[in-house]
This record gives sequence, structure tokens and C-alpha cells, in this order.
Amino acid sequence: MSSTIFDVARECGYSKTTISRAFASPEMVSEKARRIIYDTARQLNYTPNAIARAMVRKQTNNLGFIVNDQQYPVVLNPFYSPIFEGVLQTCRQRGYSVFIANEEEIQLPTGQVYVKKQMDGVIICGKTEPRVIDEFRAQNIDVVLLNNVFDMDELVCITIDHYGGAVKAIEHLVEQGIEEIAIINGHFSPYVYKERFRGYIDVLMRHDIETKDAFITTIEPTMEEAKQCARQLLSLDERPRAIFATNDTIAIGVVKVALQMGLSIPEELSIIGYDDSNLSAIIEPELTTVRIDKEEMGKLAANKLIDILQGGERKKEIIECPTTLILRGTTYGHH
Amino acid sequence: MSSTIFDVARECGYSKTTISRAFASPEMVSEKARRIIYDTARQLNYTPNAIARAMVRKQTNNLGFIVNDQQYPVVLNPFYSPIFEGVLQTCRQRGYSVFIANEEEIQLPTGQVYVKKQMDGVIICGKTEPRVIDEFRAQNIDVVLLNNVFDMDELVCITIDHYGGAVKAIEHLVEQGIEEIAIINGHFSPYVYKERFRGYIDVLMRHDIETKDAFITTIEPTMEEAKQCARQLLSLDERPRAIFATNDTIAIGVVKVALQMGLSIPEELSIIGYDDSNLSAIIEPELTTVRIDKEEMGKLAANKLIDILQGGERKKEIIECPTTLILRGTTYGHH
DNA sequence: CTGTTAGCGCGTTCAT
DNA sequence: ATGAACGCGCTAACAG
Repeated sequence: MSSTIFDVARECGYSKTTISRAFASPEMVSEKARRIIYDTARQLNYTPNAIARAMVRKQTNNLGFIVNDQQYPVVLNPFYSPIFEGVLQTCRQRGYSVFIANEEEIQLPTGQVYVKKQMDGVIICGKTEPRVIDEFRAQNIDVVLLNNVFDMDELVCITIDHYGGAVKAIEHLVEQGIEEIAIINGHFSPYVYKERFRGYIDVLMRHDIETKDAFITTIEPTMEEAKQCARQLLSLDERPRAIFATNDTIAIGVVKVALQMGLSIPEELSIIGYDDSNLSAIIEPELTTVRIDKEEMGKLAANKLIDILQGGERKKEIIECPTTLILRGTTYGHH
Repeated sequence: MSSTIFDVARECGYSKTTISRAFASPEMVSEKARRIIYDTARQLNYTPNAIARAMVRKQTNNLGFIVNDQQYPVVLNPFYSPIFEGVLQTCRQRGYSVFIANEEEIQLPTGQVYVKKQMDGVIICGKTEPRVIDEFRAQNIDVVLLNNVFDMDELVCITIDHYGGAVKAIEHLVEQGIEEIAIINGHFSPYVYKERFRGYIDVLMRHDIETKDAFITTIEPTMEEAKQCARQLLSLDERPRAIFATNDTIAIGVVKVALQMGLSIPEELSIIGYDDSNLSAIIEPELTTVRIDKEEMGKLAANKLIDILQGGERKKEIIECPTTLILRGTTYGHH
């Protein structure tokens, strides 16, 4: 079997303590001792046992990345996967490993949630409840919240300027002289939904453009529903000249329907999506969309969390990430 | 802070052992004791410490999912992410958590790779070296290899019928009466490259269709190179009537170029991709492609690994997953 | 069904 | 710069 610190100690004559130090804090050990120790370690195929280490240090150097079931699967989700990628990158860089946590579902016989101590902290994404955050904290696991906002003590929340992004999108359409703008709202969390929609309404109001009920729709954000909704909007007697979809999947559904109906894009119909997911550059014409720097969000979340774990102060903070309008082929203004 | 098994024991009068059993194997404890124990546990906010448990049991119930750097980022990779998703699902089901392992890069001062014991086993994807597998095994960590094949003792390899998929694609084109078929090979691992290409050649030969050098190209599998290559192929005096791309990203590049050149698909050009990634149904017209059931591959890998970890026999095995041709809008034959 | 006794492999005092 | 002793929280024999 693999050998322990004790085997190395016996083999090379130094004490366990010195072996331990040679790996954990090499600068405390003499050059000579280090050489000898590393040699015999390699020879014995010794490697520190991370579990034992975690046990005594009371920390694992693991983080959890938690996305609730509704948005599962994380990895296939064009919104969360780049965020996860960002998390992965900074964790790797700062010496942490990351867990896709499914512990959240391991119910103990007591009815409690069982998460304790396989990770030092977690990043919780999207929909969740304050109760869950409390439970983690009760088990001494720090939390950073991403794409959601709760008003809790010492909680870092990382969110997006949903409102601003919507404003940029609609402003751009209005600048092109388009006033007949429909919206297809995805049925996201109340916060996201509300903010994106508010951007749409505000810009129209500001320009004294009347909002038409028929132009305001809400659906589950699937390709199927999007197509159906688009078909309906585009069959209206007075059909919209632009459609703002509150995510890219919906927008792509719209593009597909428009193409199938023989409408030319953007001449007869402009389309703007939201998120700038990796799908947006696949469809032809490519999608004009509101970009969120998702990797950056992931990195930010991981950095904040690790800062706290490494002794940084825990202070309540709400960070709003900026958005950019990316002009592509589904609107005018693309060069 | 959070309490330990000892606190619960003292509080409710039972011994540590009984508390331990109440959580680990409830059936060994009397109904009454269980009730009391759970109550006081909840009251004391006690939860078993997974690290301590792992330490004595010598197992963590964690798996690692390892993809080498070249194919990073995993999560954004349209090929590996559904595989990962499959792994996640069966792990969740069978009580394991999964790690995106970056331990592989933590070099110890000794120069050895440090992975020991944060995971019971790993799934290694794609390119790697036998040496790496040996190192894992030396640290008592079981390995299953995915999308790669090594001839090693007791090693389970999960791979794909690359050849058969290519055969199906080309056969389909030939059945439609198309003989001018070009191929754009992605520069993948030698094994994958060779097999997919062999399928193309064999079918043409079998039907006595001559292969033209100008129709055989190889590129790095990026959208950019694909577009450039497609432009060249489609500008040929005798241009191909079909293009077989050895992955979907390449195929989508081809579709985009064809659309931009005003060719009608599939009338003037048929296109077939490979992998059936989530991108293939985004482009319009949607892509005819060779499907690999990637989630199933992930599940298979995880199940094989967990079987071994739970005491199943370790035997050398090479499992080839089947492929299906999915007909969509870029070829005839789609209803 | 329940309790007693021993470690698991390591890091951390506190000495020297 | 190095070593001795203790304990992290839990489970696994073995008894009863």
C-alpha cells in the first residue's frame, strides 16, 4: 500500500514532525534534511494524505459550486457553464479544487441537510432560500451568492445590471427609428424578470412610444415556447418590427421562425437577445445580444469567497456586473 | 461552533458508537434510541464530519473527472460537457460527489504529482499518458479511461465507434446519389482522426467512387479554419456536392459559408457533421450529424468506476459506444 | 442492541 | 533547526 509519514520518518531517521514540515513549510527545514526527505519520499512513493491533513487543519481547500435543480444541468446550461469555468480558473490558480455539490440533496435521517466539511465554502447560484444559507453557515461554511440578492448580514452577492442591459438594447432599436418593439419575457426569477422588463418599459415611456399589450408576452424560456410565441407575434395584423427576447435561447427561436416565414433579418425584423451565450454566434445571421461577462462573474465570486476563507473581512456587499450590447447580424448597426 | 459526536453522546447519555451508528447504519439502533439521538442532534446542530469519516473509512465517496489541458475548458466543451453531465447524474444517484480535478497539476516539492485521497477514483478523458494512470494507481486510486484506449492491465476503456459513424454518414450521401463528397478532417487524436477518415475512404472505395485529393482536407477544428477551408472547397471549379465534417463546429462553419455564398442547402450542397453537439440544432437549417450518446458514455464510465470501487472485479475491458445518424435539414432524407 | 478500546495520518503546541 | 506528545472526529473490532 502507499506509505505514511511515519514510514518516511523511520526510513530516513528524521522525526515525523520534520517530514511534515518538509512538505507543508519547507522553509523551516534545512536544505540537507529536505533533500534526504524528498529522496526517500519519492523512493517510498509517499505523498501527504489530504484527508488527514484536512482533519487536523480543519480545512479542505475545496469549494462547492451549487446550482439548484431547476437550472440543472449546470454544465449544459449556456448561462452557468461559463460562470463555472471562471470559478474553476481562479480556484485552480489559488490552490482550491471545486466540487459540483450535490450534497445539498443528501438528507440526513434527522431531516437536516448534510454538507459538513467536505468544502470550506460554497458559491450558490440563482434561486435558493435564506434558510439554505443559514444552514451552511451553521456548519461553518462560508457562502457567496451569485445571480441573486438577499439582504443578509455579511453576505456577498454578485449580480448583473439586468436593467441597464435591457435599456441599451431597446435604446439601440429606437435609435434605428424602430418603434414597434415586442418583448418576449422569459419566466426567470422575479428579480431578473422584473429588471429586464423594466428596462424595456422605461425606454419606451421615455420616448413617448406607446406600449401595446399584444407586444408584451411571457413564456417559459424554452426553444419550443419561443417559436410558438414568435409565430403568434409575427402573424399579428400589425406585426412588430423588432423583438427583444430576454435570453438567447428565446431569441434564436425567434430567428428560426422568422427565417422559416421568409422574413428578412434585420430589414423586416430586428432581433435582440440577452446573455451572449455561446449559441448566439452559431445561428446565421448571428445574434445581436446583451453580453454579460460570465467568466468574470465566476472569477469574482471565487475570489471573494477565497478572500474570506483566507481571513479577509466578511462584509455585506452587492456587486453589480456591467453589460454590453453586442451588435451582430440581427439588427442594423453592425459593420 | 458546530458540535461533535461526543457532544451528542454526552447530552443524550448514549455512547459515541451508538450515535455513530444512528447515522451510518440506523437499522442497528433501536427505534427509541434513534429518536432521542436525532432530536438532540438537531438541537445541537450536529452533523457528521465527512472528513473524519473519510479518514477512518479510507474512502471519500468522491470521484475525479479529469480532462487534460488541451481540451480545457471542460465545461464549455460541447463534447465533454454532456459526458460530464452523465457522470454527475449517476454519481448523484449512487451517492458520490464529483470533483473537477485540478490536483493533477499540484506538483509536490518532490516533483511527484499530488492527488492522494481526496478521491476514490477518477475518470480520465481523452489524451493522457499511461504514466499518469500508473501514478494514480500507485496512490490507490482507481481509473477508468474515456474516449481513449490504452492496452493496460485491468483497465476499463470507454470509446466510440468512430468508424461506424463515418460509414453511416457517407453511405447516406451515396444513397442519395451524391458522389462528389469532400471531407474536412479535424485534427483530433490520432485514433479518432484515423477511424473517422477510414470510414469515409472505405465507403467510397466500396462503391467504386474515386477519391479526389482536392476533396480531402485536414484542419484544426476551429470555426475560423473551417470557414476558410469551406470557402476554398466551394470555390473549386468542380465543387463538391456534399461535405462531411468530422465534428459539428466544422460543419457549422461550412453551413455559414454556404449560406453566405448563396448556395441552397441541401439542394446544392449537403453537409454532415459529427458528435451531435448542442450546437447542431441551433443553426438554421439544422445539421444532419452523427450522434454519440455522450450522456450515456458518462453514465457508463461512472457506473463502471463505482462498480469497481464497491468491490467489483477489475477486468480489462474496451467498450465501444454505438453511433446513430441524425437526419436534419442539411441533407435530403429529412422528413 | 449497546458500550469499550484503539487507532486512522497528520499538524501543532512546547520543548530542546 | 528538530523532536515528543497530544488530539482532530469518527468508525471498527470485540465484548457484553
